[in-house]
Order: sequence, then C-alpha cells, then structure tokens
Amino acid sequence: MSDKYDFHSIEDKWQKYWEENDVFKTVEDDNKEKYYVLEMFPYPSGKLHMGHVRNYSIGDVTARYMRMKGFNVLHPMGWDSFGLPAENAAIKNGVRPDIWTHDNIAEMKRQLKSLGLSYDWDREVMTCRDDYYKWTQWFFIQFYKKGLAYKKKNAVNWCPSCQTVLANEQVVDGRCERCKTPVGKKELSQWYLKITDYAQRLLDDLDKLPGWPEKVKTMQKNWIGRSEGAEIDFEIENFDKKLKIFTTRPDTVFGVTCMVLAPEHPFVKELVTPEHQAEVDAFMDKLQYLSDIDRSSTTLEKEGCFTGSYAVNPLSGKRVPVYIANYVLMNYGTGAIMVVPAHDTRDFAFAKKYGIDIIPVVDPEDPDIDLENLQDAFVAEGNMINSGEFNGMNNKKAIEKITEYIEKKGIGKKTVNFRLRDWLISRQRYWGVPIPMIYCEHCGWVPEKEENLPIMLPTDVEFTGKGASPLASSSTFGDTVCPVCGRPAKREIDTMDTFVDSSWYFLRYTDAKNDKEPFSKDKVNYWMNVDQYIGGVEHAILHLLYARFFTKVIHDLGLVDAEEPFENLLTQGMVLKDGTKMSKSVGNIVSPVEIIDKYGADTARLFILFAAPPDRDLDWSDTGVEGSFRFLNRVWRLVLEIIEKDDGTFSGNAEGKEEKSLYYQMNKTLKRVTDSMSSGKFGFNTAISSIMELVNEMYRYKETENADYALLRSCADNLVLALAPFTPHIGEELWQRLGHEGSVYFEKWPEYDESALVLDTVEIVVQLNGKVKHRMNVSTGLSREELSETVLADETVKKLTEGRNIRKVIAVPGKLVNIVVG
RNA sequence: GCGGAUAUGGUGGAACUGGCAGACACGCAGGUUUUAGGUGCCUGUGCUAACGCAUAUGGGUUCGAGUCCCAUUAUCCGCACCA
Repeated sequence: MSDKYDFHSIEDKWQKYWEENDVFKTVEDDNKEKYYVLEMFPYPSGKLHMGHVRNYSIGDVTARYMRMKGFNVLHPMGWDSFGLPAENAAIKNGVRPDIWTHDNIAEMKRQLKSLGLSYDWDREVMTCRDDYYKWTQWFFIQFYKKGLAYKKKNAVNWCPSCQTVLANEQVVDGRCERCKTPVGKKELSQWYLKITDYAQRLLDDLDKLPGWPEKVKTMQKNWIGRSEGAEIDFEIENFDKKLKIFTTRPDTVFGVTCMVLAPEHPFVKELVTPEHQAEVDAFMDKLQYLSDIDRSSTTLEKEGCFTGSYAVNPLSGKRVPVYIANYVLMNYGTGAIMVVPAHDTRDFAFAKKYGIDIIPVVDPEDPDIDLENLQDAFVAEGNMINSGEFNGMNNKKAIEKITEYIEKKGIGKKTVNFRLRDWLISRQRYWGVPIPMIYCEHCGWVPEKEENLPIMLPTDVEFTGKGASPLASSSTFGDTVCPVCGRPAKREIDTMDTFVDSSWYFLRYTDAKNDKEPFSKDKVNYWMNVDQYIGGVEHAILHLLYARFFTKVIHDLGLVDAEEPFENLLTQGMVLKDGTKMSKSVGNIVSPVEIIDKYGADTARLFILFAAPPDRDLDWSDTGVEGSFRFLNRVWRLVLEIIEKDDGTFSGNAEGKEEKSLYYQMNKTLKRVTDSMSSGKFGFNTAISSIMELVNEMYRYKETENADYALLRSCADNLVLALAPFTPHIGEELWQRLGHEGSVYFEKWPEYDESALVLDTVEIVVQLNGKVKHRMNVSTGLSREELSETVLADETVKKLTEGRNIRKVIAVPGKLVNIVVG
C-alpha cells in the first residue's frame, strides 16, 4: 500500500476484515454491563439518503465508543419492510412486492456496509418475512384475548389515493401523512387496538423518561389530550333519552342557554321536529360539501340550525333550545355540548349569531366589563353569580362543588376525557401482515389457532390499486374453517398497519432467530430497555407512542420486565442543503453513495458528526466535507511520519517544556473527548474539534528542535484510539500500522492522566471593575489571599491602580483577579 | 389561540456549575513549496483610526452576565372549533 491515504482500499480491507472475523457479533454476557443502542430501522426504499447516514453515524459512534468503554453492546439493524411502495411498484411495473423489497434490502444493506457500521447482522429482522410476522400475528391474538383488539363499524379516515383507511395519527392537517391527499370519511367495519385503555399510563409514564426531549413528551401529552371535567345528563322535552354532554366547566351550568349536537350525533334524526326538517336538511347538505380540513378550521364561521326541540337546564330549570352546529365534533367527548355564551368564546360567537341568551355566572369584578352587555366571553377566574346556592363562591371551588352536587343528584359524574382515539389498524392493502381473524356465521369473529400461525400472505393476487384488499382476489386465501366449530368460515382479508410491525421489533432483536416464541424472557430481559434510541422527530407521536403502548401490553402479558421501551431518546435534526430539506423536487439531494465514492465513508461520517450537534438541523456543505477530508489526510501523513521517524530510541526528554505542553494537550484532548461522549451529551462536534487541536499541537511539536518521536508515537496511539469510533476504517489501518495486533474495536478507551492536567503555572486575568486589563502567569497552587497579594505586587498592576482607591479584590484561583476601584 | 424550542463573526458552531466571548472548522486575504493546476505549509481574519464597542432588543441582579431574573421581538416546530 502506498503512503497516500487510499481510503478506497482501506475501507474495503477493513469492512472485509470485520465481516470475516464476526467482529460485531454480540452474545449475552452476565459478567458485562449491557448497552443497547438502536437506530430507527429504515423502510427499504432501495436508496440510502443523508438522513440515514446521519442517523446511523450517530448510532455507530455511540456503539463503538461504548464497546471501547467495556460495555457489552447490542447494535442491531433490520428492515421495516412491509408497506405501500412495494405494492405500488407491483401495480406500476408488475414486479412482485416480495422480490422488489428483497432487492431493495440487498442494495441498501450493501450501502450500509459501505459506511462501516458496526451492526450484528446475525440479528437482522425483516418485518415482511413470515418468521417475523408470525409473531406480529401472535401478538394480535394476545391483544384480542385480552380484549384489546376489536372490530367496529365507524366513520373512518379514508385516503382515496392510497385506497385504504388511516389511523388518526396518520392524518395530518386533514391530509394523508404519506401522500398528502385530503382524507375523506367512510363508514366501515374495521379492526382497532384499544390504546385508549392505556391512555393514563402512557401519559403518566412520560414523567419517568427524563432522557427524552421535552418536545417529544409534550407532543405526546397533547396527543393523548387528557382533560378533567364532568359528564352531565340533560333532559329533553318529549324525548325519552337523556342527552349526555362533557364539559370542563361544570361551574357554568347555570349559564347554559342552549345545547348543541354534532350533526352526526345519533339523536339528531329523532330530535328534529317536522317544522324544522327542511331547514336541518339544507344545513346538512351544506356540510356535506365541506372537507374535513375546512370543517376543522378555526376560521370557519360557526353555523348551526335549530332542531325544534328543547332541553332543560338541570340546575336552573331554564328551557333551552337544542341546535346542531358545525363546530361540535362527533369524535370528541360525547359529540354534544352545553352552550355557555358568557364564558366560552366559541359559544359566545354562536349565541350572538343566533340570538341566544347570554347569562353570566362568573363575575369578572371589573368595572370595565358590562355584565348586562358582554362584548366577549369572560374566561378568567371570578366569583359565582346567578347560580343559586353557589353564589359568591370562587368559580374554581364551584367546579368541585357543583360536580359533587350533580353526582349526588344522579344527573352526572366527574370524568376524565382523552383526545386519544383507539388505533385503527386495518388496511385494505396487500403488502402487510394478514390479520389472523376468521369470521364464522355461527361463532362470529374468532382468532386463528396459534399453532396455525403464520397465516401466510397469499401470492395469487391481483394488484389493481383500487377497491377492496387484494387478498380478496386470491383463490386460496379467504376460505377456511372455523377454529371453534369447524364449519366453513371466511378469513379477514385486510392487513395490518405497518406501524404494528415496528411496535415491537426492538424486542425481537434480542432473540431474532427464536422460532418457539417471539423472544425468550431471559434474553429480552438481559437487553431491555433500549439504552439509547436514535431517530427522526417525525416519529414523535406515531411510532414512539405505539411502541410504548405495545411494550406496556407485552409487559402486562408477563413477557418482558420493561414498561418503557426506550430509556433515552435522541431526535436527530434534518440534513438540509442550502437551508431547505433535501428533496427531489427542489433538486438539492446529495447522494451518500457519491460522497463515499469521492471521499470515503470516514470523511462522510466525520463531516456529518462535526458540522452540527446531532439534535440540530445540519446544512450540508461541500467545502465542509473537503475540510473533513483534509483533516483525515493530515492525520494520515502525521501518523505515517511518526512511524517512520520513531526509531525506538526514546531520549527520556519528556520533562522538557515543549514535551510537557504536548503531553498536557494529549491528556486534555482525551478528557474533553471522554466528557463530550459521556451519556446524554452527544458532543460529537466538540469531541472532534478537540482531536483536531491535538493534531495541530502534534504538528507544531514535531517541528520543534529534537522532537521526541517516541512521545509522538504514544500521542499517535491515543489519537488513533480516540478517532476510531468516528472514523473506524482509518482507525483500524493506522492502529495496525502503529504495530498493534487485532481490531482497534476491541481496544480499551484510553484513560487520561489527571496529574498531567495540572500545570506548574497558569495564566490568570487581571480585571479592573470587571474589564480585562492585564494577564500574568502565576504558580498553580495559590490560595485566594496569596493570589491577590501576588497580583497587587505586580508592577503593571501597581501602575494600573495608581492613585485609585482599591475597594475590593476578588480572586478566583486559576482564573482571575478582579480589582474593584473607585 | 395553546404548547415546545432557538437567537453568538461573512458561514457552521465553541464557551463545564456566572469568571479571558468567538475554541474547532468553513470561507476570505496575503505569503511560501511545486515546471504548473491542485495539494501541502505559514500568517492574518468580530466591529472600530482610536478611547472603546460587541452574544436578537430593553431593563434588572452581581465585583463580574452569552450564561440568572423580568419584559419585548423574530424565526422554526408541534397542536388547534378538544367543549
């Protein structure tokens, strides 16, 4: 090999070495502390993008560093390989989804390997393979047996482009999260997982995750959307059923002057009186034309329509009209509200428009507010008025008291309401896990027998991209027998949302080849939880909430001790180019393959870790990459020169000033790199900058007279060790050339010499009234008093303070002396 | 509207518990090695002619503030007729 930094051959050589020697294979070991680092597994699109490179580089540095620190590191990789693109390829190009997917995986795996990532490929999982989805089906059945899976007819989100239903979480701003098509509503019978049963735990346990970004926890809290309040029953005249409403403001019941139902509310049909039928029909018609996006817009004018019926205020006895209106949603609370115009801005606007009474029940006690003629709803705190026996009470107190009163009278109760809905997991698509349920005319829905799993995805199907699930077109799939009574029965033909697959893959890695159970208890409990999870913030709600839900259910099934899957979470920033997200349409994509080809994987990794802290967005810079490449070349030349010039005859001259200074820098670098890498900090950029300083210092030192190359060699050893997690290929190569045996991956992380960090003298700053005026070198161990004395005795300082009244001297040993003068 | 974040040179970004603001790198400028381009190496680089002034803006606490407190502004992100 030549003396040039030939990254191509170096990277090939070591990637082959790692593979042939099973360097990254991991086994359970009770004598070692475990560390499980995981990056979100990719969908195999076939092409690696810079976001992947960043994600996996962060994970790989962490894995390699922790390995060198002596941990037993689990660092696996796999494929979230079910999903629509494979099926769309089948529709468009006639390729079989399984072949398309496996080709993509092969290609992406090749690209991942070219990055030099330290994965234990023996634990690779593919969610589309039957050895994995067998257990996804098995989990579905366990959920079903626990009453956590059910089928229900409901108005569901339908994406007309993807031709399938979507979970609430997959609808963003009224559009399909995948294809951005506006989502419509469809009345369909679908399978749900009962995540709402876990709403409170999912909320509470967020507080047990100090290693998660506040942002993600807040997003989950908002999504779960807990609100405390009361359910209250209102009587309706000439109607035998009671109208149940939810409110967070039971204190305002005396101010209720109207009731409003969502137009979809089941009572509406019965409540509309003949005189108002035409009006209501017209209103409903108008609503039909509104998309979900428009319906939920805050700027949409509140419109409603009187039904002709009247309800009775249970506390005041007041007779109040019942309306339907566009601003009341069927999928929150009970789909009906009590209207208190005086104390709710939306109700106020509605009441103004339709001439509904406004009765204030909370006194603002503000002379500027005219209670008889409110200009706006009053939503702040105050004392109760117009509320019978509750008058004079603070309204916060009244929430409690009126709720108690209502409960006593049996017309309502205190409740907690969640915004979170159950998770709709049915998809009318082919490339997913078949739902292992069977419909029997006699027994109803029954789960497939566990010994019959996996229910294989049929291959004799037609891909049209339209209508029902392609599984319906299979001649072999649908017909079966009832597992209970043995009579002919029909299989469910929908498949599962792919987010189900990714809700438990991190558990499977702990025992990826188990064909008796999803994972053995011993193994899963040895490795779980994931100590560090790394991925994009786009999964803040969807994947991260579902995975938490699954872990809790699996915990409750007694299969794993962990109650939370991910101890620490790092949401890495996006990779931008020229300030905008890399995308085909903008045409600013930088291809990882090209970068690796031009500069090597080590340069790509180094740049991406150096250019910005991992949680921030990173603007790709071509000149920045050149800089990282230059640095590695600089390291290469330096180490090679040291190897060449060190003849092993160490002069014993390490006491010299220059030698001490170099030794100091080396230890300082090791300390700074170690500190930056310590858990939760992710200071890769500062770690690298510190290594750069060491390299600069080594260059400077080697040009000094009689430079000691034996000392330089020991610096080079440490330099290579410190650099190895970031740039593993050059790390291995230089480690070998420095005369060491075996992989640098198995070396211990270098300890630094604490005593070398204490210098004989230290430069301190002399300030006058907080402004730096002078610098001087003093010996290190001085006390406060000694330091002030030394400084005040200095000639320059004397000159500076001459003729001025010294009021106070503040001395900070090792740092500065501040002289306060008048 | 509610919530979360961020704000430091021409640029990306450093600055641990309040203690030398601008580490490290990019860019730029000058020099130098080389037949030459590139590479390498060296020097300079916040603003100001200067006393000085500088961490989004205005106040405050402190001997001392990028860092703590109060207010304001801008940008990004999430949620949003949630009763």
